[in-house]
Amino acid sequence: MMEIKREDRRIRQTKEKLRNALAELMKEKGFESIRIHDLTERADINRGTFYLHYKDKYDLLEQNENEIIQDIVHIHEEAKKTEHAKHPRPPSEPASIFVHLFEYLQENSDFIQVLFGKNGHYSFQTKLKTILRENMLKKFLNAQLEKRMLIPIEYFSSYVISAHLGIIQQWVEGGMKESPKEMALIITRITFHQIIAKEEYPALKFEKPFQKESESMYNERDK
Amino acid sequence: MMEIKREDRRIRQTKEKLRNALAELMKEKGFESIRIHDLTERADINRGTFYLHYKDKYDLLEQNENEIIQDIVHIHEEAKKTEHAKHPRPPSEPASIFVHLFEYLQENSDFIQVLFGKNGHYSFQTKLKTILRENMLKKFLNAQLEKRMLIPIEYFSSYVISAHLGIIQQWVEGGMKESPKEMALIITRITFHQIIAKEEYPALKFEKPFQKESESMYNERDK
DNA sequence: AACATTTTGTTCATTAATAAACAAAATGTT
DNA sequence: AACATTTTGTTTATTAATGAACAAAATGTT
Repeated sequence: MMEIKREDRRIRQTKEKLRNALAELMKEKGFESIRIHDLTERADINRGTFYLHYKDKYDLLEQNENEIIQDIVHIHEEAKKTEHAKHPRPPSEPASIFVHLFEYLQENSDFIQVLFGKNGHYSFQTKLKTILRENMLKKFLNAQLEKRMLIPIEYFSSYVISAHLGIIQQWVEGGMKESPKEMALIITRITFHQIIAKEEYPALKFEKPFQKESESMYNERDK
Repeated sequence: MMEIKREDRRIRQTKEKLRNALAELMKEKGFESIRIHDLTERADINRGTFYLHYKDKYDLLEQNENEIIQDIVHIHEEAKKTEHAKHPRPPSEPASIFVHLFEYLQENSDFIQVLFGKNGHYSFQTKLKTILRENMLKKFLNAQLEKRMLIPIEYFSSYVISAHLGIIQQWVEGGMKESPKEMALIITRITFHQIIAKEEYPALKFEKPFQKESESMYNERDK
C-alpha cells in the first residue's frame, strides 16, 4: 500500500507563485515574449528555484495545463460517483459536479482566463476536449449505454463536451460575473432537460419550448 | 561604512504572510482569541517558523505596528526633503508626502483597516500620534519656527497630527473608496490653506470662506 | 477537583530555497 | 559582421523553513 506523500508546502507555494506569475504575464504580454527573469521576478523567487521545478517556460506552461486538466477530470470522476443518487432533480438545483467545476474554475480564475479567454491557448482546449471526450466514451462503453443511444456516442460526447466548453468560454469572456452556482444551474438545466433519456438519457426530442424555462431562469438570477 | 544587507526574501515573505494572516484574523475574531495555530495555518507556514521570528502573538502585533509607524515616519522624512521646493502650489496638486502616505496606506490596507478602523487598536494610534508629534516638534525646534508661531508648538503639532489621523480614520471607516491621490489632495488643501504662514506657515487666520473650495473639490471628484 | 484534550514552546535532522558566480547562448547595437 | 549586452542554465555553499517529536502549560469536560 503506497503511502501518499503530501507535497512539501514550500514546493506547493513555489509552484503556485509561478502559476500566478505566468497567468499575469500571459495576460499582459502573451506567452512568447515572457522571459524566465520576468517569471521569477513576478513570483519573487530565485531563478535557480525555477529550474528546480521546471525545465523551461514551456515546461511550466505544459505542467500547469496538465494540472488543470487532471483537476477537471478528477472533479468529473468524483461527482460521477454520487450523481446518480440524485434523480429526479428539482428544477432549481444544480448538479454538484457543475458546482464543483465552476468553483474550481473561479478559484483558479487568473489562469483559467488565460487558457479559456478570447486569446486563449488553443492547444490546451484541444487537449482538454480530447481527454474529456475519451473519459466520457469510456464511461459509456463501460455502462454499455451505446446500445440505447440514438446517435453514435462519439458524436454525442463531442456535442456535450464542446457545448460545455463553449459555455465555460462564454462565462470567462463575460468576466465570470455569474456565481459558480448560477453557472452550474444554467448548465445543469441545459444538459439534463435536453439530452437525458426519460429513464436516464432521453432521445434527442424537444417536447417543451425552451423559452419559458429560459425566462424563469433569468428571473431567478435577478433576485 | 556599514553594508546595508537586504533581508533574505524568504524572511520577508514569511513576515508578510504573517502580517496578512494577523490582519484577516483580527478582522474576523479580534486579537485576543487568535491562537498561534490560527496564524500559522492561515499563513501556510510551519509553527516553528513563527517562533523563528516572533516570541508570541503580542510580539507579532507589536513588531508590525512598529514597522507601520517607522514606514510612516520614513515617508514623512523623505518627503520633507523635497517639499519646500514646491511652493506656491497649484490648487489641484497634492503634496507628494500625502500621495506617498496614502499609497502606502492602501498597499497595506488590510492591516491598516485593523489598526485604524472603528474597532481599531488604540495603543497603536496613541503610539503613532506620540512619535509623529515628537518628530514634528523636533523639526520645528531645529528650524526655530517656534518664534514665528502664534500658538505653542506642542498644541499646534497635536492639532495637525490629530486632524490628519482623523482624516485617515474617516477614509478607512468609509471603505477607502477615494484614491490615494484624491485623499492627498483633500488633506493638502486642508493643511496648507488653513495653517501655513504666508511665507511658509501662516498664522491661524481664516480669511477665505472654506465652503467655496469644498464645493469645487467635490465637483472635481465626480469626474 | 480530577482528568482529558488542546495549545504552546522547543529541539532536531532534513529539505527546499537562496544568492553568487560562471560560462554559454541569445539578442541588441553599430 | 563584429562587438556589447542581456538572458539562460548550471553549480555551489549557505540559510531559512520544514515536519516530527516531546514536554509543559493552558483550556475544556465531567
